Amino acid sequence: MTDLSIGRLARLSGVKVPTIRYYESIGMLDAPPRSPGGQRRYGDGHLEQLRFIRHGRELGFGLDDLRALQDLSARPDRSCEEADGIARKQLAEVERRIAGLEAVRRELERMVERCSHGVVDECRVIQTLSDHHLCAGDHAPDHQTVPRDT
Amino acid sequence: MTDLSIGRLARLSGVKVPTIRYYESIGMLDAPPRSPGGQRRYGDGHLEQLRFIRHGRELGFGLDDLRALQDLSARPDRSCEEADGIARKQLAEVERRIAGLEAVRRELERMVERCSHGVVDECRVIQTLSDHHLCAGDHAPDHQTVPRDT
DNA sequence: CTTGAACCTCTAGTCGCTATAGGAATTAGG
DNA sequence: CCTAATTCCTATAGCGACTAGAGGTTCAAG
Repeated sequence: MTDLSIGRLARLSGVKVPTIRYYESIGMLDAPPRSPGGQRRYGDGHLEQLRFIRHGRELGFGLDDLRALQDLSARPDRSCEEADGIARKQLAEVERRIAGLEAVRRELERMVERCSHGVVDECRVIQTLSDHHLCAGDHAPDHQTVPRDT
Repeated sequence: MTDLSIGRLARLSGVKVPTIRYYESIGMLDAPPRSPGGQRRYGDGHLEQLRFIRHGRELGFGLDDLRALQDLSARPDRSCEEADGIARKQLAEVERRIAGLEAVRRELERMVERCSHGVVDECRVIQTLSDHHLCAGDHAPDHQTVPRDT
């Protein structure tokens, strides 16, 4: 019971103070006991829990998946099939996003390379946006949010 | 003046009806004239404008950047330096995100490969999330939203 | 005991949409 | 011409995962 304040927990975990409170509010992080004055007092378990969440977020897992993984890690005798499935799903998703972004990168490179550095009227950047036929291949990315890199 | 309904415009542009209205509401798309009954009637210019936006979104540009690029394309005699800069910034951003995702992919692969398919207690997936030291390298992605691929 | 940093709750905003409710207009078929 | 099906309208709220701000309270160092 190291009795950490929220600020110390934030520093130790790499998760910002408002985010910790947010996690508690949505039931991702166990609510800690409070000091006589009503301030949160965390123990080592909370720190572990928060590092788990943070690491998972860095790997792009959604909070729902992380909740499921948390629940699983609390039942160490169960088969890890489900955990494995969640991780594989995430890997597939990441691969999908990389592929989409690679296509986008190629297209942006083409645009930028061919820019004549003249006037807008002849600018490949603008032209390409206006006319999709100037594009080489397909590109149409995806949709997800992952944490900051502060 | 092809006098398109919003639904036809949606089909032709690949942008959903509510999204078109949303774009109008935030000033991304010019407000069209209305039918006697109050329904939107679009012309070819709107279709072009919408395709420009859609294409830009597919390439990951934010709406603010696209607004700037739209403004530039309306001034064809200006230098395309600014447009070029926006595109380069976007390219850099995309490259940054790919690099982050590659790191994440490697880590997820490691996790999944080493899963013993036994019980949770011995599961690499859960273990790795709990303990960052089991990770190979750095990973800590980014932050952005790109359209769906419906 | 004072001061200033850190804490508290609550609300609202971010981005780019998407969904729903409750109606009004349009269009195709008979 | 009439009806029914479809499309359209506005307005509001919700998504994920936070972030920012206001206005007030508690804690810890000196």
